[in-house]
Amino acid sequence: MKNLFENISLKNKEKLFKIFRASTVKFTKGLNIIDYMDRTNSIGIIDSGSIDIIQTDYDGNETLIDELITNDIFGSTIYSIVLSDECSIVTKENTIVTFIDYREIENAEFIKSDFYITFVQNLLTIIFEQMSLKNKRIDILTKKTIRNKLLTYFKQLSKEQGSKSITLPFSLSTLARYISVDRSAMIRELKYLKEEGMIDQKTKKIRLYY
Amino acid sequence: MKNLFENISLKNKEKLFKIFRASTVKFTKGLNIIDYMDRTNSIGIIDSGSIDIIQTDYDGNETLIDELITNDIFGSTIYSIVLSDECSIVTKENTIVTFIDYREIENAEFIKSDFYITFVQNLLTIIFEQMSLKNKRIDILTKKTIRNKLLTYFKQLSKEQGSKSITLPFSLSTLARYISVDRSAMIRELKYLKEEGMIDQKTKKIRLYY
DNA sequence: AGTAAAAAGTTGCAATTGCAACAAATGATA
DNA sequence: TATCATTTGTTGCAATTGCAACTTTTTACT
Repeated sequence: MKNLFENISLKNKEKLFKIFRASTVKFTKGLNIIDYMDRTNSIGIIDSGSIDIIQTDYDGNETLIDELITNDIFGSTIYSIVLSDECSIVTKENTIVTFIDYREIENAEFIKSDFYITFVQNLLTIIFEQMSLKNKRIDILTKKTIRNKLLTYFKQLSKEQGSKSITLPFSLSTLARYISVDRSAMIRELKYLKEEGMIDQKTKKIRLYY
Repeated sequence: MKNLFENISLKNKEKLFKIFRASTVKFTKGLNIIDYMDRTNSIGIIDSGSIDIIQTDYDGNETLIDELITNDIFGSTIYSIVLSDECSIVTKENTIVTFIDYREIENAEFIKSDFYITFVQNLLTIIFEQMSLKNKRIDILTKKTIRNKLLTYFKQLSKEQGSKSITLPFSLSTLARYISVDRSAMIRELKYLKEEGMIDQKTKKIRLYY
């Protein structure tokens, strides 16, 4: 995963910070950082730590919209409508975030300097990666049964990890939230898949037989 | 919706076409254009027309992964795993697509010319918009009932159109595919919502009472 | 205007799922 | 190592959903 300031010297990084009115903020665990953000024009880059984007609807149901980790970016430009009042951005551990003012990306003054161009290209690369992640998740979410959601996810992981023996990058509970199904129903479905000999599974270790 | 070549003269557009080894291709309706693409390094921009990205899994089920219209961009960089063998990219009408070679984005030769910078900024803007669209769809897909999926979608539209009276941008059949539920079950749920006085609906015209 | 194709709408029924309420196992921490 | 918290796993049951097989309505085209 590329870093936003890859191939940029510390000196030029500082210049970019000035251009984009950037600030780096440390948050403790369990904070809703939405109040710290300029809702309209800033994007945040996670330097370290992790964040949940959670939506709470009228009947109090909480939906995990996104889980972000180091180098992920977020912000109203990207989440637009989603990042509305009912939304909270909660740190899952101590987390460091850099905020930049997106409007300055069209700032004319530094536009031809090497470090600026490198920066924009880094940003582009990161966004492409993010897009790819979103598409993979949509690929899963559009499947109509828990079984097909799981199989689709396992196939993705298998391709990424280059093996039929895969390791989940997070807990089963988190997986259930990621594919947006009831956790107990998901574990039941895993049981069926095991019984049918489609997979072997013990907590995070899964072997595919199909 | 911003155009990829916004604020770029025809002359410079031609230069960009050379840099990115771009080609503009006209497709007739109902074609699977995946064979026309360099799968690894090109991205396509729809100049006019529309496209479905459809995945067919082992049991022959077709899933609508994405529906693209004018100015949308697509490509393996963005869809990665999704754009695999089981995937087809089908034109829904006569469609014109411009393909560019993504690798050339790091081409050093023209990197400091104004039109190149404008181009990269335009690309960035378009990708941000696409990201926003993806996030909105994920927001819907993560809801667990058809009812909540519909209400979430209506809320998004209402915000966009700035009114409680909204017009669907596509048919109910397409909506069902977009929110990835069975069409008849969706129409049944619409009926319930009408009976409970939550909405008025007649084909594409919907009024929200909540 | 006539016809073919697409979209909208209906309904019964079986399968899938979410929910609730547990128990057991694992992990973290003082 | 005792204790608390988190995660995993189980099951019954009601609610939701998908599927199939229709009819009716709307739209597109010659």
